[in-house]
Amino acid sequence: MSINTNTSVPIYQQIADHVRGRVAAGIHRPGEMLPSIRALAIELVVNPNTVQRAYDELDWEGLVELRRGVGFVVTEQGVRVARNQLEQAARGSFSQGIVLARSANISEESIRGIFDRAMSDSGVREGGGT
Amino acid sequence: MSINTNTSVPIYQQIADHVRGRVAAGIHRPGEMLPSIRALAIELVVNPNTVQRAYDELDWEGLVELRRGVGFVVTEQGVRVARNQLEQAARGSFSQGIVLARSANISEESIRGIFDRAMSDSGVREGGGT
Amino acid sequence: MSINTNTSVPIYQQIADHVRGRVAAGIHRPGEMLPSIRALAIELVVNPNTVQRAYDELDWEGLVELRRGVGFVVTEQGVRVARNQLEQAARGSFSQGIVLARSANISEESIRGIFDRAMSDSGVREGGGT
Amino acid sequence: MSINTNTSVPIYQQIADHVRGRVAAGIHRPGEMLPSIRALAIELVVNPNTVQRAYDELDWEGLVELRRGVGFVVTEQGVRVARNQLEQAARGSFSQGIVLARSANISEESIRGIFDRAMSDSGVREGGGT
DNA sequence: GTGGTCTAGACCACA
DNA sequence: GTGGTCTAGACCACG
Repeated sequence: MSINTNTSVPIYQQIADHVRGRVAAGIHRPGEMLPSIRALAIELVVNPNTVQRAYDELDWEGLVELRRGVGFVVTEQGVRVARNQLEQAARGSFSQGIVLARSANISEESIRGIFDRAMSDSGVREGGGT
Repeated sequence: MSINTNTSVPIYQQIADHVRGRVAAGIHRPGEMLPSIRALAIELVVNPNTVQRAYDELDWEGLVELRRGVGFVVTEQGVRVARNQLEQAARGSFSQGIVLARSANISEESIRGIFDRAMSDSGVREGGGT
Repeated sequence: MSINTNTSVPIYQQIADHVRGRVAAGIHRPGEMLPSIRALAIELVVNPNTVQRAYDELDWEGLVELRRGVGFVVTEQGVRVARNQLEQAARGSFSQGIVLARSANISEESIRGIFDRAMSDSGVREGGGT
Repeated sequence: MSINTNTSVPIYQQIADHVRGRVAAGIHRPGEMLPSIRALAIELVVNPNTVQRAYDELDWEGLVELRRGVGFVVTEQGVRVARNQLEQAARGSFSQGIVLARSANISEESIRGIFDRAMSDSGVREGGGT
């Protein structure tokens, strides 16, 4: 994972979203421990406080829980919670985009066209190159 | 129009987006003047500085221009600019939502389903457009 | 208000509890603004970050909300929320004490005696002195 | 007994409180030996260091004493000490709850009501005691 | 080893 | 003026 410091999205949010994605995708399973705050802070080259804030958020949401002397572990409900949150977030972004487009009187067809282009663009993965 | 002070979207951006929409939709036509800063500030119950910042942004984008002794008037290119801006913004929102959904390993089909629901929920207002 | 740095209760918790009490008691009414983070930090001689964390907690709980450019204001539901929280917290403390006492096989009457003494002691207010 | 790893109460304290209760209730009598550190650690599925810390605390309090080659045995004064400790702890919890309730301007009557509910909810186990 | 709290101080966005 | 974020670094409690 890599942090983007040129966006307005706070770093702790990027981290939280990243973990949500990994939990929702089954990379971190219930009962498993997340990377320790310090380890992740070193890996991402950010301050431990920043990682902690991200983990705190996931804790409040019930996605993970703190096990004393161990660390943060994914809860049973974590996968469901993560999936829901990401779906809701995605839906919120879509709605926001639709409102913007509609305010310009862009037709439904054109809106779908914009969405389709976004879909195919995001589907591109790097394939190598020089 | 109404301002939402409880969202994370800055007020000045809400105003700017609103004006972009009206220009793109042909409510404000090239050569026509926008509501004066003071008038709009009073109507929206916001600080004039905030309206100023919104208008400044539209000015930088070339959507409107300041005509001395008159006020901000829509430029010739304004409609096109407004449309572009909103389309790009919509596209950005879509991309952001897609990234979130993909991070959770949500299938393309499901993503389209989420989008479709957002489309129908937002409701159709007028026909026309592109 | 005064901060007690000799307890295990975090400073931000003390601050949050203090505000909860003031809201529940009607000192801060719905729609009214809390002391600004910086002002309170200076008054209590703590770091602004610490006050912010307290306010954040109250925000998550729905007791206050952030109004852009203004500050944190008490919500409509704030009074009810604060009262509920404090009542629940009090009840939790009572339950904890009861469990401890019962584990020692202390009779119900004796437990009530302990409680009564705590009640009368807490009722004492300073009355002057040299 | 069962350890709760999700509470803010340290495990070593849960263990110490448990032993205090058993001594105060006469389950462990003066001169009798406590379960060995290793045995209790295995039974509770915790680190032996944690049990050690609990026993140390009881030792400092004079509730038990380490007899070389034997283990921790309850002292003569142990019952009295245990009872005192638990009573003080209970009293502390009560005071804390009362402070919280008073800060919300909850009437003395209501506070007693909250306490009564906590009492009845906690249920009566055995008779006897003081 | 794990996380929790706090400080000092900086920089930014918004109204 | 308001709050939001982040860093560097310290100290503590727990297991």
